[in-house]
Amino acid sequence: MGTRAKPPSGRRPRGADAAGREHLLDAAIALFAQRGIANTTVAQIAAAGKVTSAMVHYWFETRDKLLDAVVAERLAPIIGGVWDPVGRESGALDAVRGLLTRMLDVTQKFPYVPALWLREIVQEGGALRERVLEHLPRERIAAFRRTVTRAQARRDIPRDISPDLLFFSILALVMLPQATARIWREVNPSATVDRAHLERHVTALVMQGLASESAPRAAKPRRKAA
Amino acid sequence: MGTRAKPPSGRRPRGADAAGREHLLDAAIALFAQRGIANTTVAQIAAAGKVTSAMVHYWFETRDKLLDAVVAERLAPIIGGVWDPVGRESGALDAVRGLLTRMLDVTQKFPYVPALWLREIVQEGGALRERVLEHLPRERIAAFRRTVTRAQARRDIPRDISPDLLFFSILALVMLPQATARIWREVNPSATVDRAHLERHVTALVMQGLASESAPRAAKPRRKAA
Amino acid sequence: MGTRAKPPSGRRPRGADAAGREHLLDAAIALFAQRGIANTTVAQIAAAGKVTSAMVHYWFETRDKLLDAVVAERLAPIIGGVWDPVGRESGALDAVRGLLTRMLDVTQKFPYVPALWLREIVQEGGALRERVLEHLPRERIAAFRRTVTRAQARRDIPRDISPDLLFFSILALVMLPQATARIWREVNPSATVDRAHLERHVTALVMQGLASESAPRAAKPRRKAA
Amino acid sequence: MGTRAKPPSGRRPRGADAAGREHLLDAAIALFAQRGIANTTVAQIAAAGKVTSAMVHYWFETRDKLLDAVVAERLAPIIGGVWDPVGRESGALDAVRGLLTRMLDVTQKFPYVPALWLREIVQEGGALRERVLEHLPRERIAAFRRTVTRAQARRDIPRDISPDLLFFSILALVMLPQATARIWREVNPSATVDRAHLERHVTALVMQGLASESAPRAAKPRRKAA
DNA sequence: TATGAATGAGTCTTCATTCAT
DNA sequence: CATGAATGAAGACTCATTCAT
Repeated sequence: MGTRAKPPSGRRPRGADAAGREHLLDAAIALFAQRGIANTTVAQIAAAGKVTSAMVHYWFETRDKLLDAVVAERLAPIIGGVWDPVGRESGALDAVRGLLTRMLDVTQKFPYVPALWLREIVQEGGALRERVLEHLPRERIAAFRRTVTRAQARRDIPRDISPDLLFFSILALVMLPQATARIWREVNPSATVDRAHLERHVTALVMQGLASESAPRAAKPRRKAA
Repeated sequence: MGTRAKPPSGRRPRGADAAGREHLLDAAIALFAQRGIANTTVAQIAAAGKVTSAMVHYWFETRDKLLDAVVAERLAPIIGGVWDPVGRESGALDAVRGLLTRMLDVTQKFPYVPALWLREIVQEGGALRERVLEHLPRERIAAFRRTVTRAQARRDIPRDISPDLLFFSILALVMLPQATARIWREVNPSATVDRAHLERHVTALVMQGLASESAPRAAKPRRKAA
Repeated sequence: MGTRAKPPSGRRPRGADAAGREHLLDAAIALFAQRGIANTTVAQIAAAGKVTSAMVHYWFETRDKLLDAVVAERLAPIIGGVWDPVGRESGALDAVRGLLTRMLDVTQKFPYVPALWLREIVQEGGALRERVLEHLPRERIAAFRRTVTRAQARRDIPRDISPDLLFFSILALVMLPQATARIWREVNPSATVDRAHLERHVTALVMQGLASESAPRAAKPRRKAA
Repeated sequence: MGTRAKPPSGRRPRGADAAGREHLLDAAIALFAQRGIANTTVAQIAAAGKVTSAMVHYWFETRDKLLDAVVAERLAPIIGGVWDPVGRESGALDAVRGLLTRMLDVTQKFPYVPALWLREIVQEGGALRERVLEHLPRERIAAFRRTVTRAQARRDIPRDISPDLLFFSILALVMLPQATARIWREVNPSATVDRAHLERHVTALVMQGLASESAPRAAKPRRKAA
């Protein structure tokens, strides 16, 4: 039932009767991805969830705590899903390919992720930034960086590639086209950003881009010669 | 008062000799890039420009027309600078490298560009989107696409690369790390996103990524073999 | 926030059972009649209704839609009440006398009518003008004009009387003294503009004024006899 | 030149060089009559006079003092012109006819008078009300009332006519149709409110309306013969 | 005289939040 | 759980007014 105590304590109901809560969370996330958080009012969320805005406050107490819930209950698990396996992948290229695949999986399963990521997490002043930072698996990220660095030392990966930037580059290549599909189509109506197309393109660019120069036949020498 | 109609003619201040105007425009753009447009009040812009919010309305009449001015007077020239030379570059790789360089130049010279681009142009519902779309050199963009497609036909570029996505990938690789430098540093304090570092990384990734498999020594075969 | 779009659907409160709404409408009309619409702020209306100005927007959404409501829910019925019987009155003098009586009735029952009429409907730029014009029973008005014209043809009414102006003259004689009672009293403190006094004066002026010069026995004697 | 002293003293310039002042006064009055005082901004007046709003303040110091000037320099003389001769007219009917004629003269010569009178003087809360009250020739008005009362005692005028209301009735019949000509035409496009038409109608209504029941033969025929 | 730049106060409007029912 | 009514705190925009030049 949820005790109806005054604000600061837990008036939030728990348990299985909280179906409306999940529903509202979905509605909120969809709107946040679509219109941006600052641009979405509680009333809009309520309307999208077919309730009154008073109900949104009943379930989440505060617009701010609703954002907490979005991160804790939706984004954190997704982030975990992407990074958790990183420790178990040995080779750098395998790790890269794994991240790539899982990111594409995630964005396919939760289409709101790219927009939300771009809008509210990654950018300065993004409304979810602080909240998400706490959930980032910094150790896993550092591990990935170390893996890349080691591969570079072995000349498996070109030395101009920055281990610091690599993950972000992958993120950018996967997320940005999806977060911006609409404008994309407006500029070039024939373009499609379906998963297959995107995966093929990004994989080609990244995996080829990481192909070592020292490996028997590398592209770099040609570029140098030019 | 309320139903008061607008003054018939315009009390709008004249041309470009107005110093305060430019000053306010700068202040506004900086805030827009930092906090997002929806999240920036006229009063904040005014404060940043050391005037009252009434002055912002004096110079720009409307928050909306201020956005017009941002696009027309700041962004449009920048976009032109990036795309204008595209017609004169013959080879696909030259065109790519040219775009890359000019984008890096622009973001170095106008540090607000990456954040603004990401936040307000490229995303759905971005406040400058419609306005910027009118200034996009669609013909140049299409020409670039055709150049890539031709290069692909000649096997100068791997066929998995999508000519539709390529420009956006470059944009993503250049812009996103810069737009998100802060979070970047928070996750990995040792990382730097200075121009040299970024240029080296992105150039390596892209130019190597575009190195043809058919070209005498291509990485692809090796990767396929692996 | 600023560029925030309106909530997609309506949070507008439902039907006519709303008590506060009627209350506010009364408060608004009283102020409009007293101070003029352009000179009445939403906050003043709210204060008169013992609520905050946010509540005025809750009930009416917009200052403008509040004006719509004033016309649709208050003035339109009154106008109907004055004009509806016109079709059923045969003689011109009967019609005139009927209008006169009903106007006096209406202004007695709704004391705000004269001021509102004068201020906001009849004058150029009056805030309710356009809105009220749509509710005017033009056909009834034209019918009245035709009735007068026919009576003139029969010499029942002096030919110098303008059928076009007659209704407006009646309106002026009834409304203006009531709309301006206060200044009236200031100039001549002994003057009263109570209904009996006004009715006697206006009836005398108009009915005698319309008494035909050609008609052997003017209406006056008859009225005297009564 | 006009000394440029601080506000409360006389910074207002005088003399023949003050051409712009008169010009502005005209522009202001025209706007006031057209749009209402509360609805007219200083900037609009300035624009209508082809100057900046700072100039309006230069000439009039304050919006409020501009209203003072409108009354003192434009309306007061007009009021005088209408009432001054009243003392010299002996008979009540002569006095009525005189007022009627002079009012029509005045409204013809200064077309802004009817609207301004209705809007800003006669109505409660009218912006010029207090100011004009000070200029009203109360003694003349009282004298007119006494004349009518005496005529009534002599049975020259019907006893149902109210001496208190008569002047206001005349005012209403002359002013209101002219102040509201526009709406008038909208309701009945064939109606004209030119002076001849109006004068004929109002004179007929009033002079016939005042024709005594006791007087064997109404005034009308006599007037026609004259 | 004349004006461009500047401002403080006020107006409409929106919104998160509360609360009695 | 659920809602209608209510509010205080902003936010965009307007306007009379001032002042240095």
